[in-house]
Amino acid sequence: MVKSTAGTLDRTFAALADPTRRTIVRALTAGPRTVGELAAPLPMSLVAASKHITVLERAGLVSRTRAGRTQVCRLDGAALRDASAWLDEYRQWPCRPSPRPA
Amino acid sequence: MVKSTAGTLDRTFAALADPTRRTIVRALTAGPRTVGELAAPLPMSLVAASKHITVLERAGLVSRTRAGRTQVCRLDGAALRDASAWLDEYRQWPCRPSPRPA
DNA sequence: GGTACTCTTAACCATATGGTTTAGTTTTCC
DNA sequence: GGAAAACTAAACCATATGGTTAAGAGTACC
Repeated sequence: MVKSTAGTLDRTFAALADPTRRTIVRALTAGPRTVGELAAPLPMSLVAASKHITVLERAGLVSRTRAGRTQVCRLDGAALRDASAWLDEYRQWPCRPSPRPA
Repeated sequence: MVKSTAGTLDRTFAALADPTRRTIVRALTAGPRTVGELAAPLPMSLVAASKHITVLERAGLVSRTRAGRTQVCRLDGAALRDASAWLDEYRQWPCRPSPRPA
């Protein structure tokens, strides 16, 4: 089960490694947004924002669907939970901070 | 508090985006290991493995200390917990899977 | 002191990333 | 049908990433 998400974890963590993309993810927790709405507050061109969304989409974090002449983005929590599950194995970790401290 | 870890989150997620580095992190949960021990099972040169460890170190995930002529690596759970905490805000997210499903 | 061991640094290469501007595509509206 | 809106695609550029080999530095051992 962990194995099946190996390549996906690569893309998920890589997607989350950029602050712009984390901002987009956070914005989408408030509900679906168009590409333009997501791009507006970002300090870059619409083209750059669209490419960030593509990265999030390929990581399975976001899905895009047409709505008239706009493109609506929605957050998909599954990949986020996979990444969270991987990290969870380390949350309770440093029960043994260091074998021999000095 | 989240702000202070912004640049750190970049490096943490970027570090975890590589399967080799996740393998190293996992190996270190069993206890401290030398660079050579970590590199041995990896399908790459020692130099490449060392560079991966440097990435983990700059992300604050791993610390390195000399022990004779070897270099011992230890896992540091703090950065992992920061990343986990960020993701945690999204674990309980899709309470609202989609405003209008169709 | 010299040799071998462990690891890092330096130089290099191919590909990916993150941004740009320009051009095209699709849909809406008059 | 023509113009504007909302994007996407293409081409380009600078820098980062992930690997290599070759060389250097620090430590241990005889």
